[in-house]
Amino acid sequence: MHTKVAKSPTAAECSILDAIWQLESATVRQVFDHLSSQRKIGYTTVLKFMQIMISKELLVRDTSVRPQVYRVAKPREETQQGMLKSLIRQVFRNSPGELVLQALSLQQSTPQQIAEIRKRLDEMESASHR
Amino acid sequence: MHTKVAKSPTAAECSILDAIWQLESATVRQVFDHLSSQRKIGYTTVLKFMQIMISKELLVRDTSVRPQVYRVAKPREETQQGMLKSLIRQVFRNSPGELVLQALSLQQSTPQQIAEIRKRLDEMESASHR
DNA sequence: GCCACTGTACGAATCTTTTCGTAATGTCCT
DNA sequence: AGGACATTACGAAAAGATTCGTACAGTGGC
Repeated sequence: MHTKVAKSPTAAECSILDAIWQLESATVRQVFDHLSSQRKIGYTTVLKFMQIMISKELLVRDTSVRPQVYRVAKPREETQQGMLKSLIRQVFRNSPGELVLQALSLQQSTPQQIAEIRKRLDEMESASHR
Repeated sequence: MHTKVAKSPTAAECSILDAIWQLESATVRQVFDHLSSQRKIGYTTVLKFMQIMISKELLVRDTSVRPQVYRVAKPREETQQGMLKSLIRQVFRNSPGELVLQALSLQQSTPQQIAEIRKRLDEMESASHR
């Protein structure tokens, strides 16, 4: 009795999640405007995706206001980590460390992020020592 | 003229890549045996995928031997990094550092890998200092 | 209350991915 | 050479993702 292995959202769904992550909460029109600035897409296409995502429980909405306001059903980090888990299982032999090393070799992290990564590593090690 | 942004392989294609990554090179039957141990799947299904992957240039094969021997068209790391780039663009606001931090919070890396990650961070910093 | 306009629901077309049956071809043993 | 068995090609069904047209419903101004 568990929600088997969560499947990652599709590409279109990701683009909508990304929009709502930025807007915190959003109407269909807001998401449409956001996506329109990136690529050609129809208003009802966006609406349809968002309705599908309601049925998949990726989004929730408030139907008591007009226009309806949508929010993500799970926190961003949880979704991101779910997708990472999928990817790690699928193509990184179940080794998060492998993925991290490959990601680092993309060479695009800022010094701040590098510092933060170090800090995280320290925390992980001190946690495992006790 | 170039192959715009490379699309990531599908889930089924990933499972085949994973098999061939482990086997170095493989016949359809070897890949079939490998995948069969993980889930129910038909022999010709695997064959069909591998043929499709030939046409997508994800795989290459030697048709002069029998049975034909398949290999990946690109090194594993390149494919992995391509997929990471997609994911980073799609759901990590184009920030590899964000992805790394999320991956680290999955808490499953070995001490060896943590050490290696540190080493990689050092290399990155010393490279940027000159 | 009516009309124009915005928003929502629905259904269907199209495209991609996944799956496999069937037919054709090749290999090897006797 | 013939037949059994393995391998490969082909085609098409089924399932899923993407896209949008059209029709229906709600809202605000006059």
